[in-house]
Amino acid sequence: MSGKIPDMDVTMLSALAEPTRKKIVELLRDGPLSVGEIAERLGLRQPQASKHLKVLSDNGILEMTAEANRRIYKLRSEPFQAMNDWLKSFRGVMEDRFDKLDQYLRDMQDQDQR
Amino acid sequence: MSGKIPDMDVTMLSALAEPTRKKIVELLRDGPLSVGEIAERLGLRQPQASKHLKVLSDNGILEMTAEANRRIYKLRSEPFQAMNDWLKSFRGVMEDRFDKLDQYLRDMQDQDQR
DNA sequence: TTCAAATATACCTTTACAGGAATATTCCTC
DNA sequence: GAGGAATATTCCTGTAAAGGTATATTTGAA
Repeated sequence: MSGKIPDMDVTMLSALAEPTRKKIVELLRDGPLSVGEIAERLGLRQPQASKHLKVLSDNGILEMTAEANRRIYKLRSEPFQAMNDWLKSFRGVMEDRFDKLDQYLRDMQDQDQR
Repeated sequence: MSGKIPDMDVTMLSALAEPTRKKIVELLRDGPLSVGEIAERLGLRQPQASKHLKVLSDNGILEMTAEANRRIYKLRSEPFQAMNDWLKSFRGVMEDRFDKLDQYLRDMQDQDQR
């Protein structure tokens, strides 16, 4: 029932790795929405919307507020911060600064010669 | 056969949303490796390693270089840049809980990245 | 206290995919 | 060109998960 503590684990990625759920997240980027609004804007049947929202909530990506008989969903910040931190560890890759391939091949060649 | 053009689509996420593949990516963060080395370091059987590497390659996350009868895999930069760009669109969400100092420092850091 | 709206849940069916094991392919060395 | 090492591929099986449909639950209002 309660959302997981968000660190950059695979459950967060798998939650986002579903087309509809990614759309939901992108939709909520602009602000909180109710289940019905989400379903309508994305052309979903209500049960599927609820199911996807449950998955996202269970993985700590969304949080829910009850408003009368409506449930308002909004994004939590932590998972995105965690994802951002994780991505930072790939900064070297992103910047293409090292071409480690040459070095690697060199090492292999050295080993072969022993 | 050839890798897909990397934009932040769900296929990239689903490729990373598998525990072993995420480990492979994190392993290759430090430099290119051959199939055998990847399998050994992660305790995988060779066929499973090859299969995961194929998925990652098909989604444009890795690229391969043939060296004799070895295949060297390394990370491509584009998918991570795309993921980073996508994440930036959630900056409003991420910064929600930060005071202005943190926001300021973050902006400075982003400038450094150019 | 009954009705309708909004949402969640349960059950079923189908499909995608991961692992296991065997086999095919490629390339070097002798 | 035969053998072995490194890697890819194929086939099989089990399982997780997504959609469809029906139904349960909660809430406000008449």
